[in-house]
Amino acid sequence: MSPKSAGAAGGVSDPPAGAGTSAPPIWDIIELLFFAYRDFVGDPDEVLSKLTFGRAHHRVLHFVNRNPGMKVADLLDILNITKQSLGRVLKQLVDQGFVIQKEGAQDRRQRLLFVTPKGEALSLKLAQLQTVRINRAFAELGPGAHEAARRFLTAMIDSDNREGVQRQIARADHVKARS
Amino acid sequence: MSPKSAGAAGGVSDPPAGAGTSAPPIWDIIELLFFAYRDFVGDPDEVLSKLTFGRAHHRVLHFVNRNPGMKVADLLDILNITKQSLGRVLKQLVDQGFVIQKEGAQDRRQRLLFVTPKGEALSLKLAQLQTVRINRAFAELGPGAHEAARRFLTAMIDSDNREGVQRQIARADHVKARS
DNA sequence: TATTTATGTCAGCCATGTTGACATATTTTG
DNA sequence: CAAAATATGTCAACATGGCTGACATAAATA
Repeated sequence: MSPKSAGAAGGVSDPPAGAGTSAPPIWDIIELLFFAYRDFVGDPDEVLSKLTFGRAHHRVLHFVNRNPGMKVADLLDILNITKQSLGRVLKQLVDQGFVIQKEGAQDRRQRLLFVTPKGEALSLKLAQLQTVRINRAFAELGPGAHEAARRFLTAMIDSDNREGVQRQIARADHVKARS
Repeated sequence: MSPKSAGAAGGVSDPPAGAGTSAPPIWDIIELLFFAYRDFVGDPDEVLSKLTFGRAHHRVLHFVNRNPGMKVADLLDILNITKQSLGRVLKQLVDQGFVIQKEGAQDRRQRLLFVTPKGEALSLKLAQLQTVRINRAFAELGPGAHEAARRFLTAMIDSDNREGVQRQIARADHVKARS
């Protein structure tokens, strides 16, 4: 796990011992992630801009669609932004009929979030644009590509968040599958 | 934009090209990409914020470091932003001694971009943060993980850009390996 | 009853993207 | 050579979506 090639035969380019030895940068993955993510979010961006929406709206709509009835606080945790930032885009989505808020049944302070049919349709449309790209990639790569991608991306997530993310994905799949 | 890929890559279960059928969204990859990319850029963000720099500075510094002597126009193409946006962050990087501009030898209108030693050090530091994450993932996934990730990410890039990206990565590797 | 919690809102700031217009130096072309 | 095209820079104005801080309200909880 920690291949410290320290001490051995002092090569010309040994880093200073105290500074902690570093593996050489993995430039190809760093750059491929940049370009892949850029294209990946680029498809939805085009559709969204026609509605005068941005990526922020997309993220909110996506997670509300995937987690019907979620609390505002949960959404803030996932998006990792402030309630003021969320409030701005959420208000627009509500005003334009993509999302609705319902008072919590047990805790009436909560405003549980749901997509409207209109909101679900938009969320689905955007997800399908991205799915076209993903499926194109999987088709090129052959069988096992989906599993390999899932494992790679999961391993790239902070280990603290990983379980939560996996649980969230599993739960959302369950909910959508029943609907 | 009309990227109707009519079975170019031999996908067995391609849906009909017409408007009707769509493959179900691949929710897990969509969400894993979101979280993986978020954590991936999160590490550098922390370091950058202490220098009152942002992601925009990171991108500029990264590509200049990887492509010493590149033209401003080339950088604009890669980043896909306007020269005004670039100008702002580039000026800060130049003023603070991370990047220098040299008049082109053949074409004296050009301002070729280079990182200073200070700039290279910062670029390397940021890349190493990301490399730690990537190597941790590869270590978890076992042999072949690097190749699999490279293939997946490459396949996710717009096919028009793919060659250019690969050429750029190869060229930059060559340059850095010689330095 | 007092406090904490869930949410919303106002006001303002910052970073980074945009468009449009224009300036300057240099190269290329007719 | 004069004219046009090119590479770059700059000024001004604006939009989006982050942020902080302060404060308000309703409902749950101690």
